[in-house]
Amino acid sequence: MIETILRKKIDEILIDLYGDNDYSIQFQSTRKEFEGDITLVVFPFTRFSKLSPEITAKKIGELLSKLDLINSFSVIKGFLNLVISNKFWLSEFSKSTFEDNYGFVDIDENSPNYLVEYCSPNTNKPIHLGHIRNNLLGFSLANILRASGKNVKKVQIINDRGIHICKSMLAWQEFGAGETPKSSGLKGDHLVGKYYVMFNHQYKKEVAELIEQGIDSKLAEEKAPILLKAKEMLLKWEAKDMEVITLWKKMNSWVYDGFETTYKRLGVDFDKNYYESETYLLGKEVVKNGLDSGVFYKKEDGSVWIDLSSEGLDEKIILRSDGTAVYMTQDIGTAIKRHEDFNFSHMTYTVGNEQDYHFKVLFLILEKLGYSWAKSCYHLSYGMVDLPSGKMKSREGTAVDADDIMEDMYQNAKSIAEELGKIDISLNNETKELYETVGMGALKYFMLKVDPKKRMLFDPQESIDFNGNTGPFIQYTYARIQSILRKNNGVIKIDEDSDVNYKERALIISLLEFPQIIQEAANSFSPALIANYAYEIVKDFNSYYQSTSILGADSPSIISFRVALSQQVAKVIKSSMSLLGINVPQRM
RNA sequence: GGCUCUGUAGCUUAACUGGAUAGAGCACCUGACUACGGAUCAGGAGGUUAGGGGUUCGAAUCCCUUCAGAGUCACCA
Repeated sequence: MIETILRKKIDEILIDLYGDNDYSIQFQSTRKEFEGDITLVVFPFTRFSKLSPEITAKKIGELLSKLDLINSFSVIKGFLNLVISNKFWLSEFSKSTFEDNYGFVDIDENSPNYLVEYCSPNTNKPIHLGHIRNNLLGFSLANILRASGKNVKKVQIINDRGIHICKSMLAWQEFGAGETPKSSGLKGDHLVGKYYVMFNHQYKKEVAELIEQGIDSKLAEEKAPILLKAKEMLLKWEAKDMEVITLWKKMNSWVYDGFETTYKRLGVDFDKNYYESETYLLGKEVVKNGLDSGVFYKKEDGSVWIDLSSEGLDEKIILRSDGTAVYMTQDIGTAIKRHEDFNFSHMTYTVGNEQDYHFKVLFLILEKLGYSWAKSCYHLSYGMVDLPSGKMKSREGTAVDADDIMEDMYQNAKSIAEELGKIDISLNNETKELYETVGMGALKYFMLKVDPKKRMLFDPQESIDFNGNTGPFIQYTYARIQSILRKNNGVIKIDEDSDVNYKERALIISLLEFPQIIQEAANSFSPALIANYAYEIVKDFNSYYQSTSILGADSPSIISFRVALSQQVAKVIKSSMSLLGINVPQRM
């Protein structure tokens, strides 16, 4: 690539001029308002040259311009703007972008193993809006890591046990009258979620009644009959009571069926599922070892703790006084199990930022226990998804359901297309698929273009808007290029001496950046970089398209070049979108 | 209260990790269609990067401080 070539050359020049030093050579793409393709930042060298930035830059520029690939240079303050020859760009363009899987690094058995955890739902309620962000981030990150040359496995941990699961089970038992997904026509996870909400209504009612009888509110919250029953059920579950286990299995299977449907529509999948019911005991043994080695300590009541105050954190419980596992115990066990299973060199947890503290502690504990790979665990933390209507609470059943959101997006895509009279008659029965592609594209792009760290606002009304920095805008550009390619009947080939205008140069340069963008996105665990890259190149292409006739160009060789350029732009759009888990339509 | 994260145009956001005059989109205003697909393009207006101080050739970015919002500090997960 151009940067590596230049870097080497500039290093030689600097050593020649100012002696052997470790120079920090930094490039940036030249700003639009100046002439040039790539810019060298000269300020860092002035402490060696003892000259003004301008003079230093000029000196380096003069030496560099002896190279064939440099056409000319200009100096503005401490910035050395270099104009690269057309020939170089064209040859790079025709050489690399036509490769299969352009920008993607091949994987073999020596590629490092990366594990990505995402989603990790509870089995007492459906997947909601927050999970959508989680799923999209995790799935997309896995794609990006794979494209950057890592051997990636996708996993989730399913929280299938605990008091919250018993709550929906109990409510179903009490009020369900044998209702099933089949008999009710409800999706399994929705059915179970309904009873979870029902439990909380009943619980609140009972608490209110107790308070009315003159019982202290705190006590009432503890003594509500239905809660006591749920606790009893949990004990039975842990004692492997047949009846409870059977019910548990039955209701979980409903939920899994429901999840499967949702995952499918979202377009995500997993290589391996871990179940909390299977892993929650795993950490206990580790705790024993940790006690022996003095990492943990035991309190008088028998509970086990770790003291992290020297790290600026608190004391944290590892095991309850009754010997049962807590969240942390289970996560320690799961992490170790995963390392045994996959021998990963890196593991990413895609989990909301309300658990920042938990993961800080988890990684620290693993490190203290002597697991060297703890250092390569990473918490991909993301902010909450807000709605214009306010906060969602799943206990009260006000959570925005993932299935509903997806259906809304489909309907939005449909109504917009109909409104615009955009229904292509040739599509016929493919229109449904198209609405799905566009609706899901809008949703996914909207969620992934934002920096994960940031809390975001998802406005379903606003997402109807298909203008601007959106998925459909990108999809439209892709479809339009496909139309050109269908109409073109000439051969696609590139003459390296042909003339290119500045918009074409810009597109070629952007295309050549693609492999590097993938690496950057992988290194910073950020799908947003891919999204923004795709948008930039689409914007540039639309501007080019508007100003330049492609199929109507003067000569066959120019047509050929322009079609080739369009084709490669389309290819990179498609690749970028696929990294985000978004499909692109041939027509729309 | 301790710790962590966030704060950029009315709104949604970007900034190559310390680089040039802080880029875009929506909304608003002005233009461009007998079209290689107008779900487009060209342009205008809109900013004390929450406030203040510091570090240096140079700060949205690093440090200190104040303010605002969120999260967390559970024998819940």
